[in-house]
Amino acid sequence: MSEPLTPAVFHILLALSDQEHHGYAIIKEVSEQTNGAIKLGAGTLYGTIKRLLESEWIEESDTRPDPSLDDERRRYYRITPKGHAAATREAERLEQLVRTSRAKKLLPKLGRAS
Amino acid sequence: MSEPLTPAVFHILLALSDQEHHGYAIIKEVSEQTNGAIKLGAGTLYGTIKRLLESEWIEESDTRPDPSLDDERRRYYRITPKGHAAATREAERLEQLVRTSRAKKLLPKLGRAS
DNA sequence: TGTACTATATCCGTAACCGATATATCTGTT
DNA sequence: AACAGATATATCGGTTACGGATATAGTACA
Repeated sequence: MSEPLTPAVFHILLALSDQEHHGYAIIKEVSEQTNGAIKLGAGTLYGTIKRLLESEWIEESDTRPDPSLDDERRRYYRITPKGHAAATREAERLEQLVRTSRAKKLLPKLGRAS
Repeated sequence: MSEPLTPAVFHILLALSDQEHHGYAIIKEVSEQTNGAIKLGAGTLYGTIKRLLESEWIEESDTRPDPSLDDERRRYYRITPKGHAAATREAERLEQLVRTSRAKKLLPKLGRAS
């Protein structure tokens, strides 16, 4: 797992950064978060999850939600401090890129807090 | 050439967005622009340039700089309107990602114009 | 003359992507 | 109860992208 992160890796970490999710929910969350622009394929998702587990950026979670809402097939994942740190570094890198894009006038100067 | 863009593609377009450059200069510009974090390999650079030419996002430029500063081996490239549009779309996508990162507290709220 | 750097180009092993496929469970409908 | 369709995980395989290694040669300077 090297940096810069691939879009798939970053989107998964971003989805997990504030709550636990199972795999399939990540696909939907990423799709919503990007207005349908990014659609993770199943191969990308489960392959990436496997690599993220190996590098200990995420871990499987034992806690199950309300059993009445549960589905036993689901496997829930949680981001680790290591993964959170990597996501933060990547977010900072993107922020720097956006700043450069503004300097080069690919993006307009920002007004009040966007 | 599909979207989202690979980091290599975006960095090259970004480097060319406000001035013409020859290949080797792009490697150095990207390295400086990212404080040495991104070092494009030669294979990545020239392979990506070839694809960018094919999709007409960049084109080779005939104009040569001051001959006293020139090096005849150099091949200069210029971004096309099509390439500029693609870079803008990508910059907007990154901006949206940064916004999401802020909402999820991976990045701090921004103060006055950063 | 030598040598370190600049510059382009290709090769090739590795990694990542992602659609297709397989399998199975869950949910809602008739 | 039966069925359909959505949900969920997992693997396979073709394709693309990455990037270090290598090759070749011009440039700058002592």
